[in-house]
Amino acid sequence: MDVRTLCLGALMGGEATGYEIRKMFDDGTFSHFQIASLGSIYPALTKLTQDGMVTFVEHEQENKPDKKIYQLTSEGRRTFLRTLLQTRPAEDRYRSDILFMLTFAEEMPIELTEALIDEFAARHELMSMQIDPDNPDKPAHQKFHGRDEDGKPSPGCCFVAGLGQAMCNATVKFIRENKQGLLDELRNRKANKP
Amino acid sequence: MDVRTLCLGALMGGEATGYEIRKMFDDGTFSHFQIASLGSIYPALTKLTQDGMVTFVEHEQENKPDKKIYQLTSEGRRTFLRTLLQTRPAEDRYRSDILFMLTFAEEMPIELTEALIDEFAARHELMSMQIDPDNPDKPAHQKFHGRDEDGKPSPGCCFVAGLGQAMCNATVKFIRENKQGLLDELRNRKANKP
DNA sequence: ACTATCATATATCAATTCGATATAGTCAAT
DNA sequence: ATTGACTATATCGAATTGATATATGATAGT
Repeated sequence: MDVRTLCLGALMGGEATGYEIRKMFDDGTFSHFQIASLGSIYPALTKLTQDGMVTFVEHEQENKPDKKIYQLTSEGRRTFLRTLLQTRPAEDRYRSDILFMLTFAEEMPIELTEALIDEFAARHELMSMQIDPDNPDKPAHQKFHGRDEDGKPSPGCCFVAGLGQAMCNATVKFIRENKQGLLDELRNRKANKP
Repeated sequence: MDVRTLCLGALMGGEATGYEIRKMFDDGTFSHFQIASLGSIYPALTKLTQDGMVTFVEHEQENKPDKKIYQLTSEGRRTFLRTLLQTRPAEDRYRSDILFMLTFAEEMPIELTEALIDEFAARHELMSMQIDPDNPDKPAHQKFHGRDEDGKPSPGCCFVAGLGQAMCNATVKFIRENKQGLLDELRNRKANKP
């Protein structure tokens, strides 16, 4: 899925600026399973405007930079829904430097191994909290998407959020249960083979 | 982590061709947490050769294309280990078209929603089996990496593999427990609001 | 018997995307 | 005072993907 399609999807939840769309992918609704950088979002919005998929209104703000508030056109909405029906989803891709590095735990000082594991766990604990769509502590920009008139998140969003939390929690649990065993084994090997 | 570093890491487990390195990221040891395509691996190996990090021997094969078998130089090995110590790992990035699409479940036919969920579960079940480093059914190219003299996978590899399996299993479990609930709710909503 | 398709193997390249940087103002903190 | 963080848009070089080309053998379907 290209960034243009991701932007259309982001705007399905209502109007937003390019900056706010980035936040949805960085902090917000989509953050645990999609990525899009500013360097791709702004050109995508320009292209979508040219193609009549979105329109924008320019808002001058006092003491702040101007805003361009983007909105789906009916054609943009139709195009996105058609894409949903026709797209064969690409394979999931998960990329983790930490796990790659941990693969070489035997070649590293044990303190580094432990630090990497702790960081991995901490990141997933944080993410698990961030994902919760009903978490009241979250800033507004994390709440853009997929809510109905009552402000409740859509069933699809809840399902995906729950799935993300389950994955994070499983990660944290596995580390809690297996970290010490790994460190002990690494220490043993170092003692026996110097 | 750039593809050059990933290639050095792949060659830590022994000599390999570019094609075999791709398989490690596609099918093999690294497949569930790193990605590298042929279009980036071959140029990376060329660059690494120029920089003295790897060397290769050309093998002519009867009735098959020639092979270039790459091997780490001692400088390549040193460089990789230094990189391990000095690199701040980037944030993990997970990208899933299916989860993005499922976010819009309310806008799709229920059959599509169910098909997407089933595919997601099937992919994760498959991956969970593929990850197992002791699975005897796996083809040779999935066994390249991180084994000691006895052929046992390294502790780091086992830990990372176990973590990957835990994530996959949690995903499958969540779907088993929550899929029907989502479909029921979607059907209810469709019945009430046409 | 014919025809796909897949697997091995390397290589190239256009299109996409990332990541860093530039600009610019507000606000809070040290 | 000045450093860093947040809002906001925009651009661009560098890295990477994904598709394609080339060559051959094996396997499987019709």
